[in-house]
Amino acid sequence: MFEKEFDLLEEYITTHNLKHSSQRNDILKNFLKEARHLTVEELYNILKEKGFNIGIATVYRTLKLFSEIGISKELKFEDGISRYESNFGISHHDHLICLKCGKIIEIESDEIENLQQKISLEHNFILKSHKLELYGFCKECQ
Amino acid sequence: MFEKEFDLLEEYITTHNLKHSSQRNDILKNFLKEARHLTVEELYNILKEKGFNIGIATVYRTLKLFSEIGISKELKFEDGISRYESNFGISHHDHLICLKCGKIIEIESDEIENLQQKISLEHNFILKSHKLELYGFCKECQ
DNA sequence: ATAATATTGATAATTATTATCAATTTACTA
DNA sequence: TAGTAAATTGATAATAATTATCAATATTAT
Repeated sequence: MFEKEFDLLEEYITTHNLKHSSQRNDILKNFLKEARHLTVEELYNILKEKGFNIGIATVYRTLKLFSEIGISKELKFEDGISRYESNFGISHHDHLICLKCGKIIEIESDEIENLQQKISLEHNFILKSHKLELYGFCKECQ
Repeated sequence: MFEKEFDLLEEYITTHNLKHSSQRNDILKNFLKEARHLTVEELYNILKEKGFNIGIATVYRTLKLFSEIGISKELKFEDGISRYESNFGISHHDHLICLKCGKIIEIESDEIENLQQKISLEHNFILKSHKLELYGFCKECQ
């Protein structure tokens, strides 16, 4: 399970002359198993409950590292707190965020991607990345 | 100059039983005169240079207040720092942000607005607000 | 096994922002 | 116009998420 992600980590460790650590492996496995859009603190608490004794600084460091590698992606919504979602093999998508229950719905739209490209071109802008967040109320919270 | 904004402030003061203050007036006038997308610190420094002795806490408070009134709008880009832009009479728009020089270009697109509505509907989502940021390199920085 | 170096984790530092509170200012009233 | 109640200010303390520091530990190559 999660061979691809562990392979990515392995490759990064090798090419950057890093060393292995059980903490990093435990964090990766549990990060991938858990829900998407986790904050550092949420993942830290999950690990603690499961009996892993990993410092929160290590969780911070490691999720940053995963994002550099491309295993995860860092998201920042309106509250300014970093959230991480598994990224490997996942195509680009945006987010609908419920203002009441906090639920996050992922959406994909080629139309939006194309429009953004078009607008960037119109402004002589080379588009590197973008962020689209729709805030409102989900079906259950209306 | 800026009568509409001062009227809005006046109305808010009256309806909320607040009191007038010269600091608030000075902040409003200078905020409207200056460039868009200012951080609190930037505006605070501008005021200081111009000889106004206004504490930074008051600038924080006042820009928050202006945003509540609708005079300004608070923006948060990737760096997480709050920026404020004049909002009164300005229609909704999104932002292109240069990753090199930090320049911010405002864009307006009905097509994007419509698409967002459509996507929200498809997910039984009642859209309240949204945020679209395009990050890349502007003409000068390519 | 040894040595070199990466990793960890406790905690200090940082940074933007908000809360606190005494002093001041505003605005109403007698 | 003076007195008073309440809002405002500004210096600074508190907060909160994140990053930096650094001694102790773990990993890897020789």
